[in-house]
Amino acid sequence: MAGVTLKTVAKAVGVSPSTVSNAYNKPDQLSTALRERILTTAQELGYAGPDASARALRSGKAGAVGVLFTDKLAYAFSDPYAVGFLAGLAEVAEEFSTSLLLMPLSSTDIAGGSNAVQQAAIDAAAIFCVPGGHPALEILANRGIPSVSTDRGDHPDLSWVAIDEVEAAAQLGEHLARLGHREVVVLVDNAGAAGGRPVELTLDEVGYTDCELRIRGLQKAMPDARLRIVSGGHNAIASGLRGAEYVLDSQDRPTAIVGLSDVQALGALEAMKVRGLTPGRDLSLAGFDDIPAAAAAGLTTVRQPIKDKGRAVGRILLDPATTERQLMMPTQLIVRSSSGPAPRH
Amino acid sequence: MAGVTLKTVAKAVGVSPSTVSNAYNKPDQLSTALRERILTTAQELGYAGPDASARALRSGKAGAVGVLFTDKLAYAFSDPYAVGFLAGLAEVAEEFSTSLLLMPLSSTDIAGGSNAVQQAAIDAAAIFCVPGGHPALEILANRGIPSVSTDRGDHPDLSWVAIDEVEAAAQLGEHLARLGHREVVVLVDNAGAAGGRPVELTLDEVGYTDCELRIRGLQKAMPDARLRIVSGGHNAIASGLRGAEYVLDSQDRPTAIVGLSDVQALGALEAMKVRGLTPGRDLSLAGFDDIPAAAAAGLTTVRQPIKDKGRAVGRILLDPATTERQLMMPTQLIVRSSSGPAPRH
DNA sequence: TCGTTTTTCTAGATCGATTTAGAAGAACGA
DNA sequence: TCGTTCTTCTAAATCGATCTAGAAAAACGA
Repeated sequence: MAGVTLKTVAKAVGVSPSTVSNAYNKPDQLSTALRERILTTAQELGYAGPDASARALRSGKAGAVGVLFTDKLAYAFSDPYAVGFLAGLAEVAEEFSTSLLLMPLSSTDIAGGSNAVQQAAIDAAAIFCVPGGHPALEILANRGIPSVSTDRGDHPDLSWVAIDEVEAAAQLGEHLARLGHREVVVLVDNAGAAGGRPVELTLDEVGYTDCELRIRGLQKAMPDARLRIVSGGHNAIASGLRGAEYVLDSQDRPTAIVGLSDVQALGALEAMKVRGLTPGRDLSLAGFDDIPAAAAAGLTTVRQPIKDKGRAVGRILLDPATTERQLMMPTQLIVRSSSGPAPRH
Repeated sequence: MAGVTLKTVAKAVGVSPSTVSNAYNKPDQLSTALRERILTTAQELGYAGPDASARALRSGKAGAVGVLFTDKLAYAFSDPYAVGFLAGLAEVAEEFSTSLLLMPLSSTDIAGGSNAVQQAAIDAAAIFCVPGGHPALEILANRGIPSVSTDRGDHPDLSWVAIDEVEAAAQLGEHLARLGHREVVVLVDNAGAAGGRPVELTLDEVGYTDCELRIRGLQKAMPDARLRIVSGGHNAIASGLRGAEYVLDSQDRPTAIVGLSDVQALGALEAMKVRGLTPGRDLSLAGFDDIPAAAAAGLTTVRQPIKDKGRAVGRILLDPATTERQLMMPTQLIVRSSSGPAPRH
């Protein structure tokens, strides 16, 4: 049963291995009759078709694109924003009959050879919100794997599909400033705070480039405001909840909370509800991304075309017709009921 | 730059290729000094570590688990239920430093060798709601790849993690029957109706095993009711919306609509809202899965532990300590405001 | 009919590692 | 001091295909 290879089939049919290979990969290189005969015999022998690894080795094509996520792989699915990206990417991958390889970014043994990014059989990689300088990025670069990032890179030969984080955040900041907010808390994700108690960070301690840029954008637009940075853990509703609890239960309540992602903001929304606070009246709340749930919750947010982002990344990775390798996507401030004038004392 | 292999490094250091290989994979098989020297030289030469495909070929381990989805790959991400499954699976995969390979199920060239399922370099596969008899399943079986399905299989040697679909649906059916509903429309996903107009189906035409079983469960619990089966396309909110529109705008309105997934039901909810119908009063609505949005929408539904399902599948695939290869997960009827007594005429 | 093109098929090298069995030298016990 | 066991390293086979160049046979044109 096992151990049936191209050779076995070739011997059984009485042709060369090359011919059997051609029967599978280049049907027009041999007569229909012979091809038929080969395929039939293969089936009879229980041959399952050319071995994937062997083919990948020899042909140099793995037929898969890798996807690299910020946090733990499982967390990626807790943010509809990340899921939307995947959906867009998957759409293009499907078009090119390419699989998506989601790689865990577990930090163990990055130096040695036994980590997923090192072992992954992929032709290219999409890098989703991975902080620059992460060891996994270096591995990819070393392996010579073409990559596209969702963060704007410094080098001119890097490929990316991004938004103008600073400008997008500034739009939101202007909106809040105009409403009179001077005391603002920003909720960020931070692996360090995961599981533990919420932490207050300085701008330098904010690891992720995009988060940092957004905070800069807010600062730029609201120079008179006091911005505090708080994290309740990784990017998830529960973290936003924890972070907001910490802030709301302290003596030093802000007049506005900005989640750097909608899931963070939705977590904060829950914390407000529990405390009987009405968003937009007692305290303003805003998010980032405009995931579907944001509309339902009446959350003011900055919309970014996430599915298009995924599609664009996919095209750069897979479609040879795509020449533009650095793409700035548009964003849009969506004002809903969760933001309102700062209450006067 | 390119073309640096184990051999190159070996030659440069002046050792055999085996030793270089050991430096990466079996550190205790050589002296620390030599290992150090090899790794340094490798870096200098720009060697990126053992080639993934070659390693996979020789060692017979790909370091990845395949995931097979019902519909188009991109659709998988439109249902939080599927995403929850992925999250659970990813959790376990991460634990075992294994990647997840999402394979598109594009129907093209199933017979030939050039489809993703055939080409995928995977050690095992998770099969999520793929209808039995699908060609891709046969390919996996042929390739001898151990698989676990989310649908209960017939053969005793198949592995699966499932729920008692019939019983789960029967619970919901009883609930509706008790409320006096006799005219029920079931919304199912159906690839055939995708993009086009909603279609009305017979039970035989319902492709997916789990959908069919659920309908049987409903029938069993409400033998006096008239059950109509309608599909607005694949499994997504938009399809539920279309299907419900078709039903609500016809002469023959039911007293209850059951979506065989929550996303279908949420689509129907939108259709009702637009028409000024209050769920639970004017018309009852129920779903399946209990995704997070269901609670927010007040949707009566059947909860299944989807993340646990993903975890369990992952364990069977990856954890050698797991012996139970057929798992029935519990379900629970969650009654919310969307279901109420059938209106009398 | 004969040379030319096209179709059909093959031999052998190669992709880049891992594995097995065993050699050479060092350390060890008596 | 001599045989034995460990440690450290290597030679050669192997994983299972695909590719390149070219041979043999068939079809074609004049």
